[in-house]
Amino acid sequence: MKKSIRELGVITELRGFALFNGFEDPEIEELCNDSQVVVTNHKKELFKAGEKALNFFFVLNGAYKLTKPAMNGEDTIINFSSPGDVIAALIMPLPDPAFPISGISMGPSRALKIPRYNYLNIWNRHPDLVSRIQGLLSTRMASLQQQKALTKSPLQAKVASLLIELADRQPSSEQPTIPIPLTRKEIADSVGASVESIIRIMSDWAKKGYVSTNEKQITILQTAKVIELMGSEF
Amino acid sequence: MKKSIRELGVITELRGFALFNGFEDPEIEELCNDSQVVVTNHKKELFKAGEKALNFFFVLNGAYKLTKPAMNGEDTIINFSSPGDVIAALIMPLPDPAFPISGISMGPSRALKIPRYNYLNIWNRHPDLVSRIQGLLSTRMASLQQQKALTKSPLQAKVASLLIELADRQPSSEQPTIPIPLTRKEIADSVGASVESIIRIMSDWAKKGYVSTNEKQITILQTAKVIELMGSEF
DNA sequence: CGCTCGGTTGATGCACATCAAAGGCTGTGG
DNA sequence: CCACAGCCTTTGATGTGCATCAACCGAGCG
Repeated sequence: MKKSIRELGVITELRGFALFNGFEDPEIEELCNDSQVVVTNHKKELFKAGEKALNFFFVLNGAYKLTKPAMNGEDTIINFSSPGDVIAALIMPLPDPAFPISGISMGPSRALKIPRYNYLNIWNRHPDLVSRIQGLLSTRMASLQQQKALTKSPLQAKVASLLIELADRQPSSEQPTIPIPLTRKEIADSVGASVESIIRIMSDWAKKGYVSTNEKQITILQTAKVIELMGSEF
Repeated sequence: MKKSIRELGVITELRGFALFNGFEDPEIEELCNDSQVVVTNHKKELFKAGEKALNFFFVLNGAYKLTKPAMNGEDTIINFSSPGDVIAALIMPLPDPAFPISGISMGPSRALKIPRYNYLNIWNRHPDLVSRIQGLLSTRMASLQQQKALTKSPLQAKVASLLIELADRQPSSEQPTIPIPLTRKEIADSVGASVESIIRIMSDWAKKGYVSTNEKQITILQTAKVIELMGSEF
């Protein structure tokens, strides 16, 4: 567990992400000083809302859901983080920051846990890096705003919007596929609905051939139809 | 209209905002090169969703609502900007950016319109400035996340949360007051509800003495009660 | 083998939206 | 100066999308 980042070949791995494009190995190594790779199993908590934020994270592999606890014990899912995402960077500059949300693994995942002072002393000094992180933030912000704009839309529109957004990140081949194992309950927690309602919608769409939901993977079969359900937004 | 910023005494005005704390007049003048003060009347559009974003804005005075057009012609209010806020800074670094939302004046207001290249060439070079802007962003992000976490809560909770948030920014004396002229319709558009529902809630609260709504000003009389209505969140 | 977890389906109820109608207030033009 | 239009507010009557409750099934798993 306490092997150095370099030994593990993580540097090479990092070089493959857009965030570190153009950086040399020694630079990357400096950025990740004192960092460690954390491996988490399904449903394991990476960090917890309310804790002091002494680190931030870079997702290497798998996926994490970021949740906020609500009144009745139910959690709301704020966001899904995929490989290449930076988590909690925005709050690093605050004095004595605390995580506003929890991060929970979806399936086996790996993340790089980086000390806060690295951000303050090293990351912050690289204008390129700061600028790229702002780009990620911009995307996240746009997504939240888009969701807020859909509050008055019927539930179908919200689900459609979510599926399109998640699938978009991985514009692989023809059939857009969602690269994370997503249960109905997680969709429900994300759009603010009940499991049963989501099931009714998804079953309906599957019957109509809009989507297909093999074991742990959701595939969008008729993108045009799904986009139409969003209410010609986007 | 084409008077220089300096002549108008804007520099002095800017020095009063936390964002420019510690900056000298010549520096501020450089930051605001080629900028102009825009004065807008009630309901006038400062910028429009979809337009190319050749500038960003700094709110001097009054208030702006940031809205996103929705399907039926109805607009959703994403955010309220008060004096000291920076608008659209986040999208400046993007290649060929466009405004994702519209900015509309609430009552007579003034904003400083600053060219995009100022941000790219000058603002971006001041680590302090970038860091403070990230602080503003962090607040906005937290607000959006908070709202998302409330989707499953009853309407009352959403309205309460909105009032508390808006009042918090101006922690003047004892009675928290909302410093912007806010109609029921605007509250409705912000929390994603109908005007009628908002009216019923506000009338009820006024009757119970939780809030008072003199002409164009909303005052929270019993903060504790209102916070309680949020469902012990926050 | 019993357990938990994800999925599914139908019946019932409620919190809101929607519709309808009306009064006050402001500005605007004849 | 009055009439008219537009905006904001209010109240009541009616409708509905979705939550909630309850029950059941299949699959993985210790």
